[in-house]
Amino acid sequence: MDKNRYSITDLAEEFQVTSRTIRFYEDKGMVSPERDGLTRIYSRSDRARLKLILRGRRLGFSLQDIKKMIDLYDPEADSKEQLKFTLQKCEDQLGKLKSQRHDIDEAIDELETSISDLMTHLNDAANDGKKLA
DNA sequence: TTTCTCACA
DNA sequence: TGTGAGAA
Repeated sequence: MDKNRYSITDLAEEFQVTSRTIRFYEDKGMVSPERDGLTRIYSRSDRARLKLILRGRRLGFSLQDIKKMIDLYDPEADSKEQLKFTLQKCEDQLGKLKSQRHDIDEAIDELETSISDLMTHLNDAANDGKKLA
């Protein structure tokens, strides 16, 4: 326990993603594990980065944006600028999600109205049938 | 088991 | 933003 070395399958299992996905993120330059020959060896900080990537993904950020945000972890990064960038992206994303929620609420209202109207018409049609019989 | 690469949605 | 398959 308390090891600083993780295999790709360790992390894949822990975070419920496929090893393909982890290599995909590496391809995008979002994680850069050590190598033992060809085999990837992930450290605690690689693991932390992966965790941040996945959190960003849950929040709906693009991989490109996530990459810029977590480059906070790089030494010598201009952390004030990075924090500003992250803050701005969070505000943008919050706005997008709220806007989407608004659209969804409107769609739900319309559907409920439609369903209610349709049921009324169905009942009317049924009653007309009884009168004519 | 893990890797790489190419194709594909 | 990922996945599948083939080959090593």
